[in-house]
Amino acid sequence: MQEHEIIFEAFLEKQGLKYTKARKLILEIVFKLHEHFDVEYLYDLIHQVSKDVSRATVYRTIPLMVEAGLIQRSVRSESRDKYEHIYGHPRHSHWVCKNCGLVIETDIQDLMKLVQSEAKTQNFQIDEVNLTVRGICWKCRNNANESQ
Amino acid sequence: MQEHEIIFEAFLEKQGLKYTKARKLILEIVFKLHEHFDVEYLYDLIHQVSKDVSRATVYRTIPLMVEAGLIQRSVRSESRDKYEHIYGHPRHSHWVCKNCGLVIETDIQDLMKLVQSEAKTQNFQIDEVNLTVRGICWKCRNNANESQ
DNA sequence: CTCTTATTGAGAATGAATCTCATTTAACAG
DNA sequence: CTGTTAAATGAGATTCATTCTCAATAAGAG
Ligand SMILES: [Mn+2]
Ligand SMILES: [Mn+2]
Ligand SMILES: [Zn+2]
Ligand SMILES: [Zn+2]
Repeated sequence: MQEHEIIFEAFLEKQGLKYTKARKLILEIVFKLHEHFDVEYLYDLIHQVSKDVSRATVYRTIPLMVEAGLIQRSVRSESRDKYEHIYGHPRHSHWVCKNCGLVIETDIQDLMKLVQSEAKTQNFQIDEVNLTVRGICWKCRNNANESQ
Repeated sequence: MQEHEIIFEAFLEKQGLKYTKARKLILEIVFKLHEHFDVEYLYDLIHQVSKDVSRATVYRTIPLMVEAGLIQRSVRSESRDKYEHIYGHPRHSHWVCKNCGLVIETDIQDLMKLVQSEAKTQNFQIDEVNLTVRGICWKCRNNANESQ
């Protein structure tokens, strides 16, 4: 049994919830992914494996995985919420290109120090840190320059 | 004529768009506000002053003000997008309490230095920086402790 | 004024996310 | 096993913020 399964099962147990077939499968597929994903994309993947899991159950399972600390809401794009692993993945920032949609990720070790010291002075319990920068990536900047 | 009007009018001009009655009124009401606002809230305020501005026009004017650098999308809450001034307001982070909904804002001077140096190495043009921290505020933490 | 193009209001359409409810399943005690 | 109880589920309806359509109007240049 993999780490994330142990964590999820323990979480469910503690909440008096059941580690069902559907939840097992959803978790499994989520942890095979290594990109940002939205619910529709996830549902399609799951549906390829089993027709027995409904969209509603996928939607219902996501907040459970979030609460369990396994995934988090990431960049929202094309009007859909997107998610990504946090368990086993270093915290990072997102740099979104408004022009081509590219998403770059960078480490936020240094940032976290600032955030944590601020949290201390405010006595704020941090659950989730989200740094998103929007603008134009180097490629699109170059293209823009060339075409002048 | 106020700064933000000058900026908006110049922006529209440059885009070949017109500084109409409706846009004037929307801008005016937006800059009387000094809180985070969503479209519905803004529309209600506008509607009190004039019945002649439709919801559609409010929705259409917001991205124009964003593009003009006057406002930006802020924290999303209760499923609605929220906005806030950026013109004349220092950049700041948002600390959202998951329990009571409180939003605290803090300065991000130090953070911006990090972000800007990262942008330099990536050759990324920054349009918008969003730092949001979610968790539990000091008040809710105290309440939780007391009730044990 | 006349023309051209942008703008507008009203309401329809879209679509992600949530909800409802009848049915099924998990878990557990006997 | 069997019966009991509460949680979970699928299918589809519903919600509701946002976007779109389109006919009518306004702005602005000449
Ligand atoms: Mn990421
Ligand atoms: Mn703010
Ligand atoms: Zn790009
Ligand atoms: Zn709070």
